[in-house]
Amino acid sequence: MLAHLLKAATVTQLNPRQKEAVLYIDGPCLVLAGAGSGKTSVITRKIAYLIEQCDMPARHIAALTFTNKAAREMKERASKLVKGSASKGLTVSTFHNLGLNIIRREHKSLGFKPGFSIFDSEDARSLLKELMLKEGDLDNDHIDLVQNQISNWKNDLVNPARALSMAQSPGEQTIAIIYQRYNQALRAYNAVDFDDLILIPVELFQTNAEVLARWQRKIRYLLVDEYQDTNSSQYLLVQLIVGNRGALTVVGDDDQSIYAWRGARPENMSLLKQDYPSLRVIKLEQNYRSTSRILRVANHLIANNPHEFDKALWSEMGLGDPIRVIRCKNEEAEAERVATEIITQRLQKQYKFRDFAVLYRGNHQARLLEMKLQHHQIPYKMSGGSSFFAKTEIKDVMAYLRLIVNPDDDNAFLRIINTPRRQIGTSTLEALGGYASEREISLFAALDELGLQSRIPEKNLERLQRFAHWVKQVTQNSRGEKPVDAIREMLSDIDYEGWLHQNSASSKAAEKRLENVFYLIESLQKSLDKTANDDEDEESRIEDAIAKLVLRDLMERQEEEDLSDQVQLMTLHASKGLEFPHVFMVGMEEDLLPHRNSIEDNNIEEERRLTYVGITRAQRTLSMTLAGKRKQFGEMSETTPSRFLDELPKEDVEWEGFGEQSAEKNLAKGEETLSSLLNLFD
DNA sequence: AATCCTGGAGTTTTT
DNA sequence: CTCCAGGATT
Repeated sequence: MLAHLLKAATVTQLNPRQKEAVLYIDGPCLVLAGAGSGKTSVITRKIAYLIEQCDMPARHIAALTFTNKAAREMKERASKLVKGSASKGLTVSTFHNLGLNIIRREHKSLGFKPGFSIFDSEDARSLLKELMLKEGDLDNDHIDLVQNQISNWKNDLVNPARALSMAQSPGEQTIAIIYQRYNQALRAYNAVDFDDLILIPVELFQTNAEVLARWQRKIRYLLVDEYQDTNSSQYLLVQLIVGNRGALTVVGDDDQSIYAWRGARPENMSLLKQDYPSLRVIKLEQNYRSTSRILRVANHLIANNPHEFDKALWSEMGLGDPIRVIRCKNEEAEAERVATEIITQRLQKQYKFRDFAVLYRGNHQARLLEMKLQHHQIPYKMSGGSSFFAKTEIKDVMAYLRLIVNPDDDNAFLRIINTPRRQIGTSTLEALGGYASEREISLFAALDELGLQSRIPEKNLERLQRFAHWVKQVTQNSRGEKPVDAIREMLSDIDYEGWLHQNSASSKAAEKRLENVFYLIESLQKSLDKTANDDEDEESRIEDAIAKLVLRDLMERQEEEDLSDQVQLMTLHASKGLEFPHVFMVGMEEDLLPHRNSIEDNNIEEERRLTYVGITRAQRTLSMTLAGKRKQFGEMSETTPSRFLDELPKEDVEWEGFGEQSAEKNLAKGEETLSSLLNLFD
């Protein structure tokens, strides 16, 4: 009886398709979840269903997402759905976090010392730079290219040896050799990069059946969110964990795949059908977000892309207003128009500022918008921008933390050896570096060696060794009862506060930076408190907490800003997954959307999906704007309206600024294409 | 170490 | 044009 009631509670408020997706557990399941179709509900309900109706303990269920934010939200929603503490032990994490856990647990057999570092892209870049400079055969400009290539190889499970054997040109050969050196260097530093967090577990599972079996026993049901964004190694990780059990539900939307440029393989969706012939495909087409008009426009646009799975969104939210396409004189008029639209609509219709979002293709487009919004005193919030972890003070403190848990982390060592100043110059460091690489040990380890005496003047050596001694002391303290206190003490030892004051533009700026540091330390404390109860291996708690900091996990953003009433400004990419009552899409022009580079690379389909994502963010109204003339690279030039405007259903669109008569004619006949209209009037 | 100069590019970004 | 990185200059 109780079970029956619970079942009812789990499955109510779901539509038939959603219900089917939740209840189907007899085999692999692909949920094609259109925008706004309640995909998170399906995942969280399914988790609840598995726990409560299928008696599957929460600790045997894992759900994977791409961002920490998504993981946090999903975990919260799932635990609310599940009665009592039954959701305890549930894994909801990012791919990278799961990978980190696997490497941590298996670090011995993988040959890593505990406390291994995670190199972020900047660390990786500076390492590559060093390697390439030593090599001498590649020029500095190629660093990005090399970094990208290595990342692509890692995402495609190509190891250095294979990269070398597959190289088509001397250039590729050189990169493959650098790739090999790079991996060796990471090993020497007891470090992994972001891509390794997926790749290493995959390689481990492929070569060690026993370990794989252990993890398969741990994870008995796997759910994957935003499946269209997985890359090859991520999909392989999923396949390995699932094995032949078919205990897999993936949720995704091929029409919202906008990250192919960073390795996502949307074809993983159709691949799934081949790899799991018994795959059940369930489409969620009812949308709970937008008006029919908006969905009609979105469907019509995306129909221009080839489709493996057909899908058409519909909703019961009413027809709604037509989509407006507004052509302005120039980019300034465009930004001005957006600002005045927001002001008048807010006054006339009692909307809040927060009901509006302005979406654009590239960050630079935000500049003018910001100016105009400021001018009209419209409060706005720009998401994106420089991240917390890019700030120098945070990078500095992180480097200290990393060196404490991993003394072999040369990158961290070099970052802080003279921050604050310790009067250790480049020549000293070069001598140390030379010695360390001869002996194939880390810089920090080299400091213990007597052989240094002949290489480095006594005074400088003394300074280095004083530093080393101090670091060891701090390390020891951090293993004590109160690791975070040890960290605080460390910062006061080096008078980091004084250093910040010395190196900030104003004392106000210094305060702000100090606040950031405190926030970081607080997060560390929180994380340690949280894991204190969990029965994890105790020794590695501080290491784990620091590793998670690098992955930006455990940074619980304060919600205060979200409550305030501000217009939302963001890129189309950043808008994925969000929704707003009233959306403006600006810069609907050829070369901007679709972007020029995408036109050149013949990548129109992804740009169309990006447009689709933008359209489907809108709940009530959608306005698109474009500038007739735009300043680019210094000079004003005529623009061409985006081809995507031609692909909108004419009966759902109101045109403005394309010439009065033509607008009427167009509305009446609904036949002419936009470009033919423009030809008439230009 | 701080500042100036020059040249080249000019999308999207999370972990 | 405008912003960066990197190198050269002070």
